[in-house]
Parts: sequence; structure tokens; C-alpha cells
Amino acid sequence: MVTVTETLSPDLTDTTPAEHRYDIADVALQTGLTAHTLRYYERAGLVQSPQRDAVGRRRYSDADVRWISFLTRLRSTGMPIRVVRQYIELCWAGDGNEPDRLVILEAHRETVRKRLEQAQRDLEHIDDKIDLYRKASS
Amino acid sequence: MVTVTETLSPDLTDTTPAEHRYDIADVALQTGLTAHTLRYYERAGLVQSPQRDAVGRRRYSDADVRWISFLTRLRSTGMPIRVVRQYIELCWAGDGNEPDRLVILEAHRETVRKRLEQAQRDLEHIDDKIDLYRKASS
DNA sequence: ATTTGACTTCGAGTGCACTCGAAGGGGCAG
DNA sequence: CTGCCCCTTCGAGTGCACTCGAAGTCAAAT
Repeated sequence: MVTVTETLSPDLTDTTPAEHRYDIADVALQTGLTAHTLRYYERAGLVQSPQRDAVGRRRYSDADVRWISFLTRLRSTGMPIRVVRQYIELCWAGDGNEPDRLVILEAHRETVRKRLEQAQRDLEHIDDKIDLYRKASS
Repeated sequence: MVTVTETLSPDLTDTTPAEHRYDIADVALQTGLTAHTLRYYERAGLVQSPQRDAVGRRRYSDADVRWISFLTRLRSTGMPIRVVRQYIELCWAGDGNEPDRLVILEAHRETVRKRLEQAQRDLEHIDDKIDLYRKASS
């Protein structure tokens, strides 16, 4: 269930937008992961533990969701969980290590770029084979 | 060790090239697989059992090697072993089922094409993040 | 009051694709 | 004859990333 946290501030001039919070089912829906996987990622140190509500349920912030979305892009481009963990640990460590984070992201970019190029070449060979079959049957 | 089988034919006008045969180490080298993996593929029904020499060692033909090369392209583009097996079983079944083979290859091509497109999009997001870090540090 | 359903933790199980080790044999260099 | 290396088969182990089930809690709906 999506909720909007009530502001307890008596300051009626407060124009900061109310903070959205999402429960695990929302986040699962938004990210295409399962609740099981989200908990697994948290255990594995890939996702910051979100805030909990009064009864202990996870309440994900927008920032949490944005990170999870980015994380799924890293994962779906093949970054191993262990490397994602290194990266997020740098993020948690605070400012000053941005060059280190950059090294990880750029190394990953190169890996992915090379993999894509190889996959294109492989695909061409598969296309050639398909053409052979097509020609043979015509 | 690469070998060239001696022709036993007395026909001196035979101009067909001598048939190359490769042992498992050659094929491993050529394909980037290990001997262990080649045997595993054979057990798993992904590779036709090659001929054996007098002491029972595998002697791969050029055609064997070509298939293994194609197979590695299918594998490295993510075709599951079970699907490769379906495909090669159609090949073994002889002529007449080419349309079925084509269905498998074309379905795979589409899968790969979609995956590549998604990966491109994911990569763009990673690039964006890299740009953010670069701008922040300049 | 009871049922329903979503949530929790913990830990075990699954699926895929290798990957490796053990145990033993063949043949050749020194 | 003795290493030595590569070969063989069989079967177990590994690594990764989930994936699921059990057992229990809690709160809202009926």
C-alpha cells in the first residue's frame, strides 16, 4: 500500500512535499522483483535497510526505490552481487570516494560494452545460419 | 595434436583434401572450452560423439569443430542447454525438419535482440550515473 | 470471534552450468 | 623400466542467484 506520511509539523508554511513511502509489495511491483528477492537483497547487503513502521514492516522511501531501480540495471547488465555490494558500501561510506565508485561503474560499462559487441557478432552468425535455412527451403 | 589421416586409397588422382582430425586438447584450444566441458557437452547431448582412435581417444572432425563453434555462440548468447539439445536433436533426426530448426533459431534471435536492446537502455542509465559523478568532481 | 491476507524471520532447496578430483590406462622419452 | 603426461570414466562439488516453505505475528474485514 502506498502511503503519504502525515506531517506532524505545526508549521503550516512547510511546503516540502509529503514523503512517499512504499511497502514491499509496492516496490516489488515497481521493480519487477519479488518481495522474497527484495528481502534477499537486503540480507545480502545490496539494499539499505528501509525504515520500519510501528509493527516492523518495511517502508521504502523514494530514494530507496530509485536505488533499487538502478541496482536492477546493474544486475540485469550482469554486475555480480559481490560488486554491487562493493559499490553500495562506497556509497554508504559517505562523500570522498566518488572516484572509486566511478572506477567500478566504468569498469562495468566496459565489460558490458564488450559483451554487447560480442553478442552482436554472435547474433550475426546465427542470422547467417537462419539465412542458410531460408535459402535452402526456397 | 592435430593429425592428417593418411589416405589408404590407391587412387592417386584423388584430390579430396585429407581430413583433419583434432584431439580434445586442440578443440579446447580452438573453442575456448575446457576438455572437461567438451566431455560434459557430449554427455549432455549437445555435441555428437566424435570418432575414436584405436585406443579410444576422441578425434574431432572439422564438422565437429564447426558445430562446437556454433554451439558456443548459441550458449554465449544465452540459449539454455536444453534448447540447444532440442536443436541438435532435430539436426540428428535428418532432413525435413528444417522449419522446426528455424523456429528455434528465430525465437532465439528475437530473445537476444530484445535482451540487447534492454541492455543498451540499462547501459545508458549507467552512463548517466557516470556523467553525474564526473560533473560533480569537476 | 474468526477468518483472511499480508507481513515477518530463518533456513533450506532449486536450477543452471559447469568444474573438479579420483582412479586408472596407454604410449613414449630417457 | 620408470617417469611423465595426456587420456579415459564416473560422480560429486561449486558458485551464483535466487526461490520457496514453514511457522508465526498482526490488523483489518466480516
